[in-house]
Amino acid sequence: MRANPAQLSLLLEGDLNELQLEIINAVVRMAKLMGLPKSVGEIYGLLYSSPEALPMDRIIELLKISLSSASMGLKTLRSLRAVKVAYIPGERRDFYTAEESFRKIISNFLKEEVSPHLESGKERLDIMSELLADVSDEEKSFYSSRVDRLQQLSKAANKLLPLVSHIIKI
Amino acid sequence: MRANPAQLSLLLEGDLNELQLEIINAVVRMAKLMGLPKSVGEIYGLLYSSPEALPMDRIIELLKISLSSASMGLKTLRSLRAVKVAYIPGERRDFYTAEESFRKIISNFLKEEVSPHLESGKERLDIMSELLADVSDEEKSFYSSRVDRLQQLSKAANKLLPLVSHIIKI
DNA sequence: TAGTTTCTTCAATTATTTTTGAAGAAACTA
DNA sequence: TAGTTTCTTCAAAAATAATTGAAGAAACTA
Repeated sequence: MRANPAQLSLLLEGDLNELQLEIINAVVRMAKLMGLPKSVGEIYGLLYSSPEALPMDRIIELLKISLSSASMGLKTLRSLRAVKVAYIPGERRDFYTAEESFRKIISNFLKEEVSPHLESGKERLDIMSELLADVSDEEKSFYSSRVDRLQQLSKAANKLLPLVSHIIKI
Repeated sequence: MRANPAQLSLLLEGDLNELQLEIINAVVRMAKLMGLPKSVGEIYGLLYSSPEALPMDRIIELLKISLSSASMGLKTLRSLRAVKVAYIPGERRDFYTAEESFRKIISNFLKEEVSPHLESGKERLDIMSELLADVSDEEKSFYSSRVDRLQQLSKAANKLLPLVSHIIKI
């Protein structure tokens, strides 16, 4: 349902407009899909849907979240380089804008949140190869094929990661 | 650390061997990455690392999980077609084996767990396009470009899904 | 330097998800 | 048909993750 004119003028006084709410909602869902908390999605969504840079107290006000949520959420977003800090003369507060390149954000996410898992997976596969030596002859071929398949999966995952960034052209 | 001979003989009496434990561990991590509960990863990992089909009571015994966890975990795995039910003459219980094709499992997972999100995302993008009409002229170009980028991201995601299955050759 | 603003950190609360126990349904068996 | 085995379901308990409040650090300001 659309906002009527009376609601709209209210919204313009400082709250979020309907389109912003819709964008934030969409971003929250994507964040969830990536295993990120709702608050992180909300903050990025808000910044992404804001024409001007916002300080933390404004984020708190607009999203109705606590100061600590905002601070921790922004910390996560900074670590993913999903937000940029704007310089505003005569301002003490940090003002944030959204990094608009999804490709950058997602490739940072993959590098920092996914790759480490794949790396430790490779180490585990090496351990499995060693353990194959202890397996009895009649079971050897079964276990070898299992470990082999896991290794192929690991390689496929490693090929996939750069492709993901490559396919996102924005 | 490797099991010493005394431990090994114990393991052979009916417990899991070290290689199986390692495989289960690896699968549990992958499952987590896909947002699946630990028990689901454990059950698939056990079946994947078992040379013969296993009934539910054996799964419970080996993994030390409750009957209901096992039942629900197998339900999830069946819905992803990640397990197959073996027919064993004269057996009342269902015996399970792991679907060994990761490509099949992952493509089912994407179809059932990821695609619906992308579809509902498309609908939300349509709503955003409509809401653009309500935006004032000076803000129109900003919001248009934001919605446009989200649309491009949605398209990229839709291109990516089939690629994922394609790159996993096993 | 004392006070203010802005922000961070972390223990405690709250919310969410996973696992379990218990009740019972379905299918077989004596 | 009464009893047994096998399995499912779902409310309750346990575990895990997210959010908050409170304490205080850092950087500025009068």
